[in-house]
Amino acid sequence: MALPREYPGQSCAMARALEIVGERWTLLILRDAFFGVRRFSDFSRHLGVPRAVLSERLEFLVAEGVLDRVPGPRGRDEYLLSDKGMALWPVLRALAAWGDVHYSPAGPRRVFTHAGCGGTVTPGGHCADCGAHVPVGATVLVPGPGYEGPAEGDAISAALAEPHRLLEPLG
Amino acid sequence: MALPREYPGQSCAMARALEIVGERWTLLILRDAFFGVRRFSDFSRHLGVPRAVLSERLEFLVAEGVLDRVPGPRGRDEYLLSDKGMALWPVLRALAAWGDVHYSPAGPRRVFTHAGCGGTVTPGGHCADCGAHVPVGATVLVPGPGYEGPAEGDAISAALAEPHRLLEPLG
DNA sequence: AGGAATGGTTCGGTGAACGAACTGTATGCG
DNA sequence: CGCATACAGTTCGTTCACCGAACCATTCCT
Repeated sequence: MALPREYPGQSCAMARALEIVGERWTLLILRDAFFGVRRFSDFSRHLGVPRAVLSERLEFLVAEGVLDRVPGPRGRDEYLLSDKGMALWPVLRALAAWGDVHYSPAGPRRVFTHAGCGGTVTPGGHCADCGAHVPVGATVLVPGPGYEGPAEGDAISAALAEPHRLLEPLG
Repeated sequence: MALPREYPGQSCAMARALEIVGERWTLLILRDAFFGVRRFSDFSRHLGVPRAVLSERLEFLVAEGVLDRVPGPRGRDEYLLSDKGMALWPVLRALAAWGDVHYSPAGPRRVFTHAGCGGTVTPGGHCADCGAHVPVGATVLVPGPGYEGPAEGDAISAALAEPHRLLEPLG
């Protein structure tokens, strides 16, 4: 594979990680996977990514063991985060925190809260109320002060307007 | 700007962050900036990025306030991380941690340690020895068990083989 | 059986990345 | 001073990945 996603000459772990998840759309696909999106056309509709690109990214992430492709209801396969994929949650949480601080003047659009006590999750992944570390499965996504209603009219965006526990399927 | 870096229809803070730092090479440029690289040709030599791309990325990051362009010795400008840029450190640290766990079978090539006490910095940014939060300026990069010597023969790679405090200039 | 939804693949056009060459300025050296 | 080298980019032709629209096969619903 010539040089589409690779960073030749970089022996750093960061470069290796970016070769896996650094391509355009990949981290947004994984974000949606954390939010509970599992099916091809749900990714497609919610992200607006060209279907050929989505197909290639999903296949690559499955090959790398970041996603698992498992049979779902009615014979339809679903794409689920593996343990390796879930381990990327701190990356996405840190990225969201940075974006919120620097590009959300009206406050965060979405806030992560601790399912146990309802406290806000800090950028470092701890509960601001009880201090405990909040694993991704105990994280609840709720609309924040900067939330402005679904930009798109699709069912995925509508479902994300409601409080929702990460990793659980939407709808 | 049509659609090179943008993710249309995505109102999420993560998508906004990726529009700034999600393009190819950008996070590696910032990684080098954390490691102490400051000058155009040092970035160019160490990364192997096409010079036109490097020029465009640096200009964009300065325009976004992630880097500051300041006059350096002998009339040469230098690119330094702003506070906004330094706030991206948790993202890169999380990415490096993920890459180390999943793509460094011989152990991490580089380890982050706490300048105060020498303890290892956890993926969450705390010192494993004293428990304190380790700010980026108090982080020291040392070669880890998986280190294999500089892949490239340039002076930057050689300088990174020695323990080195982040943000301080190399050499 | 007919129509819609799903999960893709195929294809032509466009824009970004690539690598090599080139420009202009500044510094170092004999 | 004259020359070589380093630096900080810019320019340019080629290649490649992304884009959007159209197409196809299978399954589900009525």
